[in-house]
This record gives sequence, C-alpha cells and structure tokens, in this order.
Amino acid sequence: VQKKPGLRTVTILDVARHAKVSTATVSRALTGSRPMSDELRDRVKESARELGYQVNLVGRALRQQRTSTLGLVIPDLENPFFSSLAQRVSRRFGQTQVDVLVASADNDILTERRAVESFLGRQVDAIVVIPSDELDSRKAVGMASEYVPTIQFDRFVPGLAVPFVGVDNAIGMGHVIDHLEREVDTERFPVVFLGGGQSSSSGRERTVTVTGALPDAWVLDGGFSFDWGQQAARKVLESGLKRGTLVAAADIIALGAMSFIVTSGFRVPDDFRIIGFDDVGVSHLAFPTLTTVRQPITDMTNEIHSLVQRGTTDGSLKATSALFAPEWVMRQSSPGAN
Amino acid sequence: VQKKPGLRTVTILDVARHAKVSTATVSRALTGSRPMSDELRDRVKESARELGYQVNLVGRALRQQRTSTLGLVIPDLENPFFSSLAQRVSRRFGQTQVDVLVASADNDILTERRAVESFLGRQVDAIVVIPSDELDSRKAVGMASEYVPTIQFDRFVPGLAVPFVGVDNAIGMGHVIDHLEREVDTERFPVVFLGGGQSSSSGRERTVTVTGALPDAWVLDGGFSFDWGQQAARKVLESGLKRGTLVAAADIIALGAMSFIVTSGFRVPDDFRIIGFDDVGVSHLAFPTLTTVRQPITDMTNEIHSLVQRGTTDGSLKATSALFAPEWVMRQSSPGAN
DNA sequence: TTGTAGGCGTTATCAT
DNA sequence: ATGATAACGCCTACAA
Repeated sequence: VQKKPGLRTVTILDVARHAKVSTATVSRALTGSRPMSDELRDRVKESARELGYQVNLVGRALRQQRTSTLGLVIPDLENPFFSSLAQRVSRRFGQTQVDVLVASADNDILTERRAVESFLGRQVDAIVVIPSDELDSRKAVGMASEYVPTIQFDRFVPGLAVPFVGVDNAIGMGHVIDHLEREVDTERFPVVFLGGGQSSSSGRERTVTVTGALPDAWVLDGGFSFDWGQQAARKVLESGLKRGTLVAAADIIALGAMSFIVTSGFRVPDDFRIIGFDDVGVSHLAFPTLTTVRQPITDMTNEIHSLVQRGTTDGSLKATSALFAPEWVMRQSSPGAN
Repeated sequence: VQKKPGLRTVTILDVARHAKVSTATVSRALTGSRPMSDELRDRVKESARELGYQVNLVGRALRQQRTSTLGLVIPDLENPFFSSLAQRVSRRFGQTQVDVLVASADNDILTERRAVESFLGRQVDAIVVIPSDELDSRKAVGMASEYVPTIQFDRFVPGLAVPFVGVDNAIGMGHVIDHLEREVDTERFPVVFLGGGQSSSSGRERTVTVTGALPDAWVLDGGFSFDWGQQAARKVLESGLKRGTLVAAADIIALGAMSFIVTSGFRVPDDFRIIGFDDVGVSHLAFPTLTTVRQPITDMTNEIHSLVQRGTTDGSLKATSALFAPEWVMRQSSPGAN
C-alpha cells in the first residue's frame, strides 16, 4: 500500500533482503506452510516486524486462487433482523479465519446484482445471499451460483437449484397455533394475523400456515417493518376491537403493533396478546418482553458454514433445503403457564 | 473462479482469442480506457458475454495498485444506529463506484484489530472507522492510519492525528436545552439525563454539555443501549417521580426508557417528556414518535467521501475535525409549538 | 487504432 | 532445509 506519502510498500522481497534469505523462505516463515529452523523463522519474523511488513492478500489471492472470503448479500442493513444475521454469520466464519464481506442490496435489485458481481470479481470463495425479492432476485442468485458455491439464507427464490438454509415456518407457526389453542380464549380474544407480505418465501409460508389452521382469523397483510405493525394495529383498534390476539409474521411487526397498542392506552397482555416470530436482534427492543418463536440462528449459521466448507472443497453443492425447527419462547406479551 | 466443478476460469486471454484480438484490446474494450472503433468494441463485448467472462478484480488490483474499495469498521452490526451509518456510507460511495466492505468489530478490540489488518491486506484505498473504545481502539486506528488514508467517524480516539467527522455534540445538546427552557416547566417536570457512558467521545461530550448547562439535573450514566434506557427509566420511576423530562444521549436509550415508561402506565408526553439524540435508523422504531436531534448524516457521509477522495489522490490527509451541526426535530414525545 | 510484453506480490514447484 | 523461478489475471508503457 503506498497511499501514504513517502511510504513505499514493503514486500516479501524487502523482508528477504533484510533477513538475507530468499522470498520463498520468507513466505514459508510467515505462513508456516513448511517446517524450518526456529532460528531462521525468528530472524525472518523479526525482519518483517522491523520493516512494518503487511501481507498483501491481493497477491496471495492471485496466486492461490482463493481468498478465504465469503460474500454475504443482505436486503437491507437498516433492518435489524438482517443486520443481526450478518453479525452472526461473520462471527461464525471468523472462527475459522474466513473473512465475511457484507454488502447491502439496499432493497434494490440492481444494487443486489452489482453486489454479487463485485463479490464474484473479488474471487470470494462462496456467496451467501438473502434474496431481496422472491422473483426479481432470481437473476442475481442464479449468476452467483453459476460461478461459486452459493447458499440462500432465510428466504429462497423458488425453482432455483441453489441450496437453502432457513427455518421451518410451518413448525414455527404451529407452535403459535398450539399456544393459542392451549392458553388463549380466541372467542374473547379474536386472532388477527399481521402478515409480512407475499413477495418473500418466508412471508408467504407463514401466512399460508396460519390461514390454513385458523380459517376464521382476520388477516392483515403488509411488509416486514415496524411501520406496518403500527398501521395494522391502528386498523385493528379502528375496527372497534378492545381485546385480541395479534400474531405477527415477524418480531419487527409485532413491535410496531405493540407500541401502537400500548400507546393507545391498552395493556399487553391483558387486553391484547402479541406474538412475534424470529427472536433475533430486535427482540430485546421490547417491553413487555415479546413472546415469540426463536429461529435457531446458531444451528443455521453452523449449517451454512459446513455447506460452504463442503462446497469449496468438493466444489459440489447439492441443491438441498435445510429447514431448522424453531423453538417456542414464552415471554410476557402473551399469557402462559410460566 | 474455478470453484464450480468443470468450470474453468475465463480470462481476457480467452476472450482475446475468441474475438481474435489482443488482450490489450480486450482490456480497453471492457474498461473503456481508450477510444476504439465501435465495431471492434462490440465484437469484444459480445465474445466476453458469450464466454461468461467476469472480470477478476484481484488481477486488476494487483496491477493497478488500487482497489476502488473502502473498508468500514463499525463496533457492532446489531446496533441499529451503526448499521444505519453503514448503510448510508455504502450508499454514498456506491454512487462513485467505490465498494464498501463492512466489518463488525463485534465490540471486541481484538476483532477490531483483525478487521483493520484484513482491510490493509486487501489493499483497500482507505479506511473509515467508528472506534469501539475511546482508549483501546488507539492501536487499531493508529495502525490503519499508518498505511492508508483513515477517517474516524462518529467517535474519536483523543490525541490521535487522524481526521474526524462527527456531530457537534455541544450544539446538539444546546438545542435540547433551549427546548427545555422554552417549552418545559422543569420545576414540574424535573430533568433526568440518561447518559451513554464515558468510554466514547460522543458519550462524554454529551454528558459534559448537559451537566454544564443544567447543574441541577439528575444524571444517570450507562451505555448506548435499549436495555440501559429501560433500567434508567425503572430507576426514575422507583424514585417516586410521577412526572419528568428524560433527556437521553441517544435514541436507542430514549426508546428503552419510553417503552418502560409507557408500559408502566404513564403517558408520553403528558407525564414524561422524552428526548432522544441521533434520529438515525432507530428513530422510526418509536411510537409516539420521538423528539430528537438529527445528525446530518448526508452531510457527514459527503464529507467523508470528499476526504477520502482527497486522501487517495493527494495521498495526504490533514488531521482535521469536521464537526457538523445537528438539527432540532420536534415530534410527539415532547411538548412544543407544533 | 492495435499489439507486445513486463510486472504488480505472492506461493508452489522444482532443484539443490 | 533453503533457493530460484514460474505463474496467477490484469493493465499500461511502449512499439508498430
């Protein structure tokens, strides 16, 4: 790097000269790729330190044809659920010295495409993508998978032969429905489902499950946002309902609804029961704490990690779906045994 | 990229052969770095398309000695304020075809160091860092600035000759204090300041300004988190206060306080007035909407952009502080003229 | 306008 | 155990 004035880049050649050895030896000393005498290794390392040598990963990548880098494309960094997933993926891969580059599609298909192209150009070893849109992301995801092992996370583009890691929404909503049957008098507290829209696989699946099991529930469909939760709650109150059970397709929706409900003078869970979905990131942004369904993020990131591992070694990646069972999390916004 | 089985990397040499031209011509055709006949350019581009050529940015970077890449280090991706800043920085640089790589320090000094090292190794053209800790980040920030143009954003490590872009906290808190003097009867609604801790420059500056101007205010100091906001509000209520003005050092703190206050049966702003700081990202996670002080993010990211521009061309970067004046945003959580 | 060729920094192969 | 060297993909100075 010679961005700073008067600073010449220090390369292994400089280190080699300083330590009076060959560049090959320097490389081996610094990476530990071959055994060598301790004395020599120390001398080389000392020279490197003295000269302020920093490895140039660009040169290494060109030579090795791999970068130890994963590209992660998420729809929106401002959505705390996604940024939370980003954090967790980074952390998991960091454990094995794989750098995760995070790019936001900014909810824009073109930006998403550019992010994928940039990652491919950077020779990332694999790409993990949370598709921004069920249909329009097809091209971006397809392109990624054409060149490197690619995994869809949290949502998938249907009909694409690209592995998917996500949560089993039927089981998750099943937990909610069980809870309603067991603990809630749905005559007195009628169920309203606050959906996350039909433009993502997760949104659709959650809606389908709920409408299937509770044909009498009132369904309001919107998007995965706090604003939508507020609006939906407003509609509920404007309908004259004084009590009810609000089942949201995501915590962020539940939070919006809860804030509107509480601010309007109703109590949670006494008047309205509120149930979320995800328990990731935003869930601690709630008071009273939110009853929800927890996505097993650790398991999912582990699965992604092992899929990537396999994909980058074998070079093959079967187009399987890994669906993880979410867990019921009983908290304060809903009545229950404990 | 030859990560996929049976897929050989397509290079400009392949394209050159296919189009029956030289590699130089291919390079020129694809980058547009030199004028050439339209017919030939089209032929080359067509060949590239046909073969599925993808530029290898690693090769390009090694040759050009620059990457058109900015490294952004933030303390925590799960904090919506920071992820929001990340989003905005990415968006701004995306406008000029500069990729932004986002790395989370995960609130850990060692991880922060590694992120910086990784960025340096990747030969990023510049680094923007929001230091995780006022003291412990010194080494990481210092190292970054030793090799590439580096800018501190939002917080700074004192005594380091590295430019800083941030908000003028004195002016910001000044807005709040003006508001209190003008609109709030602080006898009836005593002021409680909910601080963000003393381990970051922004936290300290905000506390200092408030305690200076309002020596009688009750000061509770904690951290920049929702949880702390809740805890602080609990303390306030436990003190027996039935009315008050809660001035928070950040929106996220204000939100935590508000959720506790409202859930405890008090009304905002009737019983408690709540005022935040930042108006970034999280601010729409509130109902009633939060009166706050807006950081001029657009101006700040523009400034960062132009500093980086200058730094990467001149190679020099003066250690200046660019302090931007925040703006008063009157909303519902506080009483006011409109 | 187009082609030739060298080199960016690193590592793996082949000698020694 | 260590050294010499070619090659990764690209761009650009120089030549034609």
